[in-house]
Amino acid sequence: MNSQLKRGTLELCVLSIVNEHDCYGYELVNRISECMQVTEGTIYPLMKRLKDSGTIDSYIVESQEGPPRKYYKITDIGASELERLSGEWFEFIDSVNKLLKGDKG
Amino acid sequence: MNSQLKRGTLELCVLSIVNEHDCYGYELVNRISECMQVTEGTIYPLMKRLKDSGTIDSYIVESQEGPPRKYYKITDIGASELERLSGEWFEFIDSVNKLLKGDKG
DNA sequence: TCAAGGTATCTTGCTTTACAAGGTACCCCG
DNA sequence: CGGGGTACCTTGTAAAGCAAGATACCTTGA
Repeated sequence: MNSQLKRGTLELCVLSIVNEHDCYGYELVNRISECMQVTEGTIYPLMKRLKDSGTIDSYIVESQEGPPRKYYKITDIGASELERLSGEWFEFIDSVNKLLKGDKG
Repeated sequence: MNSQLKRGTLELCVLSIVNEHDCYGYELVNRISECMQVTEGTIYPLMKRLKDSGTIDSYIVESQEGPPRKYYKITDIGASELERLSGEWFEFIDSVNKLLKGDKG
């Protein structure tokens, strides 16, 4: 899969999933992998960026199935960021599809 | 506009436009700018990459309105590349939209 | 006991590509 | 001759996806 296409949209995908329910990184990798190829080397740095920018918070939960999990929770900032990115995404689709159809505007 | 979103799709847009009719770089910048923000610093290097990869050819045409124009023409390789990228794009939209809706698959 | 495999985290280095900024040069008009 | 529109190109920077590798927890089975 064209990894360039994912640029910018993975942030949207992660925020959308975390907005539904708190998730840990490994879970996100598996969840997103059901729809598109993605690896830990992509997701973990992304979660760090999102946390640094205040769009998500995190907390640790012990697990019986392995090492502790770092769960992520969306913040108010994250919720409005999700709103913004979502709008941007659908606008972008329209723009590209118009170009592909040969329309103007 | 989120410049990360454009990654990978600008190549598709350019090929789609050039597939309709031969274009020169400056014209492509203006044409695409009707739909999304894009600059010469993006398009000219892209055209060079496309030519290097054999998806487009170019030829010079004198102009009364300024310096000579470098027109681009799609090749057979470019046409099938356009087909491939187009499919990839629509598949990608579906994947992202499924994730946003919370569907599986 | 200890190796293997699943779970879970993180980092380093590479690569691609959008873009700002700057440069060159043509043409016409005032 | 100077300004503005047209047209080309390059350099350097930044963002972000990903391969690869490191660490460590837990369970299962030989």
